[in-house]
Amino acid sequence: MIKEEILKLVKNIVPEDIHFDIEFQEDGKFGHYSTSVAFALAKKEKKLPSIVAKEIIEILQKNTLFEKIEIAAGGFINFWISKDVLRGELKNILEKKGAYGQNKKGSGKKIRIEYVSANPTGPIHIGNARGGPYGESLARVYEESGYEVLREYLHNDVGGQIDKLGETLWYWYEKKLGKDATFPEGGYQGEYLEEVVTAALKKFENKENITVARLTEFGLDYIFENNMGVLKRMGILFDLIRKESELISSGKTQEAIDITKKKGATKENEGALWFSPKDEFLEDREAVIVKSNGRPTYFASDIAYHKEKFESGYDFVIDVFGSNHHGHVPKLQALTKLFGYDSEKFKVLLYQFVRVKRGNEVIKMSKRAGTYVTTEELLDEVGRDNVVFSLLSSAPTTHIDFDLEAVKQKSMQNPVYYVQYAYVRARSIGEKAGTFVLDPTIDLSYLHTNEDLFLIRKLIQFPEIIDMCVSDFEVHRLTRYATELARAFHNFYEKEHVIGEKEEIFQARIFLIEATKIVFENLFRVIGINIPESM
RNA sequence: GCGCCCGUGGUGAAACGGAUAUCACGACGGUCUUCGAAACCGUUAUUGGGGGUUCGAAUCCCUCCGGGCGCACCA
Repeated sequence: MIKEEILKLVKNIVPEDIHFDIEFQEDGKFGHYSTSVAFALAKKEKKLPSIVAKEIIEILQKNTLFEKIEIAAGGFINFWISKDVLRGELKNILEKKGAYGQNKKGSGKKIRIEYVSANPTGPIHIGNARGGPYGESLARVYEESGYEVLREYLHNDVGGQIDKLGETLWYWYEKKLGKDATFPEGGYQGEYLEEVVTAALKKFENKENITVARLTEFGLDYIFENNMGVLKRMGILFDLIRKESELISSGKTQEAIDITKKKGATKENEGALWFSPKDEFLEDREAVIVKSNGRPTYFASDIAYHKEKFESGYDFVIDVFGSNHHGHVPKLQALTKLFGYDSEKFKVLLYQFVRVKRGNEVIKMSKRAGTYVTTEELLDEVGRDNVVFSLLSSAPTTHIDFDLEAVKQKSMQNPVYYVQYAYVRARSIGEKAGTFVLDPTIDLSYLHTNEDLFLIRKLIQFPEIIDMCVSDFEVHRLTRYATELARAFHNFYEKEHVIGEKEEIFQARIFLIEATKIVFENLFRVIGINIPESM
């Protein structure tokens, strides 16, 4: 990674407490990379930034990594990388192939990431679907960095919501048998649960002998399997499904309650047991863990679950939740204290719910009211790549308004096609070129035009992007980068030729084409979209 | 009422406190007798208002306005 090399070189010069970064420059006029380190250092040393920059440059100038270093705008340091270094990196891509972009920073470390964890009372809707591609690409990015990743999902299969699910299913069941039935208060609206009952009736032989419990169990499994199927369509597979019912039946929930109590983090009030830790995470916000009727709440199981996460020997624990859970976050953070886990190593990442519109009308995403747009519907309508790429295109804190009609209409203009088309174009050149041998000792100095060199610069940025995602979880950078890389390639394609050029240029360019294909393939894999052969 | 998040071209978004705010869509005007025109090249903004901190603010602080989401013996 060139960026990292520059960073190291500069770090050797400036004091440790100076914080700075090396920035990739899209537009070459401020160099290939730049830094504003001189401003920070100048402040500390009470000198002029331009003087400080000059001192830094004098030390770096001899380094063969650079072709040129300049001071600009009173203190920015702009680096131009030697062309041979850039070309050398290109060879690196061909050498590493599928492993290009990976690094070993997380080698030997383990991380567990929980995401989606949708309630099993209905299909996954677009509102919470965002957590899928987000959590998944985060997992992939960590894998690229050498971490061992556990993808986990909490199946909330007990509690009041499940009772309501059962009641609603029972209503449909009785109705289908021709009995008089009234829709349960607070039951789940919509036709979906009727479909579940239809499926249940197909399965059960003795239709008269069905109990609420059996129906509920069937419904839970049915909905869960369907949801897993939808996630799988988006390329998401979990390593661990933790069922809340198992946490309870194994005694882990009770054990967690006992320990919490013993540690003095509870209090009793009106017959219920409350979580009430005394630390900076929680001022006056408390939560019930055992109801006055003796039943543990969801939070009791969540304590057990997080205890398990914290004590499992993992180096990092990440939860990806919808922002509607943000009130829950301080309580979870308090658990790190309780179980002696480094709070720096536990991160709750929140994403804003996707709001859906039909024209000007906002569709409220409610399972209870049955008013939601399912992820499956969207996948059917516009396809996986489109859905994944779109959901991953904006920062998780952005409030996305999804206009369903517009999305359907615009699906063919989604940037994902722009990106995939670039890859297909590269591929097609490779195919047209027929058989050729890639010689690793090839002379790449024939790659010298602006388009050649910019494409190389963009390609070798890939490992840097991966590295950045790991450090700040901003995986939407990946789709952004994909669009930029595609543009670099399309520009190259318009202005330069491969086939028909004289042999030396052809050899060098076909090398560049192969490198482009490799980076796109690796990138698509990390984003979680298809690697198309043609379009 | 209290807390969390957001406000950037006509639209949807991007931008570790950095330089002339970046893309896509839409609109208008150009580019195919050579590797796929699903592409390329032009034109289209004083980052919701007002203060402050800083050499430098879309970004940090205060305040106002507008929007989303939480504040249960639900999960």
